[in-house]
Amino acid sequence: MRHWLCKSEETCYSIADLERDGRAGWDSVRNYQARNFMRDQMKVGDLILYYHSNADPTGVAGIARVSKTGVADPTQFDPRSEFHDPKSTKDDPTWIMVEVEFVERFRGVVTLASLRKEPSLAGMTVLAKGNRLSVMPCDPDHFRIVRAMGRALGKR
DNA sequence: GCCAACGTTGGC
DNA sequence: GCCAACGTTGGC
Repeated sequence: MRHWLCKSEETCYSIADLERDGRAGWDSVRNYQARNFMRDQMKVGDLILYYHSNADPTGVAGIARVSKTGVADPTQFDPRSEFHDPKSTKDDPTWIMVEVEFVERFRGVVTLASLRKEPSLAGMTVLAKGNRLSVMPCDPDHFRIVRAMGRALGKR
């Protein structure tokens, strides 16, 4: 089983939204590297650190799990969507996503600052300078450390 | 709002 | 294939 870190803008779709909905398509990703991770490497059951970007504070807010793979992102076919891709066809869709399900929500947020302060997380992909990927692999040890930090904040 | 860093586009 | 210009991400 692989581990991942996925970013979502908190105001766009937060861990609280996922908790409410139970599951959601990880749609609107328009970066080939992120798409390739979802399309080629994610498996049902993989665990995801749910990261809030553009948030106050920014950081890991909970855990999700891959519940379905190989789903065509519906926004690519919607002419009214800002993520509409007129070059993509239903027979051969460009943007393949996964569906994720809610696992747990931390009482607070494991902030980016606290991730940077933790020596055992040195080398974590999300901390790399200039990293703008919204979907990236996460070392299993790093995953467990961050989850423990989150749970130490108390559980809802 | 600023800006660093990176991805994409398109001219050549 | 190179690279400049532009757009986007995302922290601050």
